[in-house]
Amino acid sequence: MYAGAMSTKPTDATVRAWTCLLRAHHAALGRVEADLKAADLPPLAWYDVLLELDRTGTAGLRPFELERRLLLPQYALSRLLDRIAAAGYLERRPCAQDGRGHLLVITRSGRTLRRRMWPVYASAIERAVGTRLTDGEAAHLADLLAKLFADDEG
Amino acid sequence: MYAGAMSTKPTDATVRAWTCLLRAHHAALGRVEADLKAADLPPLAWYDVLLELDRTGTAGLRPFELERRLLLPQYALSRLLDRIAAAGYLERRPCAQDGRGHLLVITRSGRTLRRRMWPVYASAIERAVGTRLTDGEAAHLADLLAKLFADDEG
DNA sequence: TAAGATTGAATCGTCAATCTTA
DNA sequence: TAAGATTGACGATTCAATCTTA
Repeated sequence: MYAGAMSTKPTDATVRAWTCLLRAHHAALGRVEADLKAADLPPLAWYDVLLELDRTGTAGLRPFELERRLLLPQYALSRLLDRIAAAGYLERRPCAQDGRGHLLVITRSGRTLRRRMWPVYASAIERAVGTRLTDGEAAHLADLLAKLFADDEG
Repeated sequence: MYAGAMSTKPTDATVRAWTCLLRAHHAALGRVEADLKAADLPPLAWYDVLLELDRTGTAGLRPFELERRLLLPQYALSRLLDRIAAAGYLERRPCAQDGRGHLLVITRSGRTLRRRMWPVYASAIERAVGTRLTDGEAAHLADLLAKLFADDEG
């Protein structure tokens, strides 16, 4: 007997919450990515990387630290960093404390890009979420959604 | 002045709902796909296709009808159908009414696969959502999420 | 001319294997 | 031996172009 067989069947409300989660995510993410693309900006994942590196500043960040913050597997992050670095928005520097790793540092043009992305991203979030919910509903939604990832440390 | 600039900035509650939506989707979908893979079953998208075809039965379904139900672009669906057909779970038949199109019909082994997937999928949904929310919370969550895709007909 | 559907080329994601240093 | 990180090979997704019939 394997673990999956031990749980009971989901209720109708549970299944409805699941399907609505898929559809809401599809709709909201689709709108946000479309707004970024319409403004000739790179996808969301680039913003997430640049934001973390911008916060860290010149000290730089190790890939494994970024990996934990962004919930990406190591190889996916490695390929994403390749593309962002090739576009000139970050640099990989050798790490003095640990010869295995590198330090990722945002470039000047990376900081510029991030600042250029934020207003487009912000108004996309507003269009996809803010205009559809009251503030109270948004807060309540966030609390309910948080229960679905509460035990994923981070 | 482009359209995006006309909306106001999102509130903190809106941004929190957005980030929780991304994280909850990542966590829940990851668990469900992992459970399917652990049981040596194909990904969720195959289930969605087989379910629609199983419901339609021997009459078959046109790709463009499936496309609307599954929220997939035409080319993505075409490639997905290639893979499912290559695995023997559906057949493409010429369409008498419209020579441009085909009718998709589920095979016997496709029906068997769908029935085999459901209990694994169901207990995965229960694990990812049902065990984390009361029934009332799940119903409320579904209602709030539905507001995010309310105007996407379908 | 437009709708239904597919395809070539390029991009992106994933798995397993690898490399280097701790 | 294990951790940090990358890479080759392969599979999946995307875009634009194409093909066929309405």
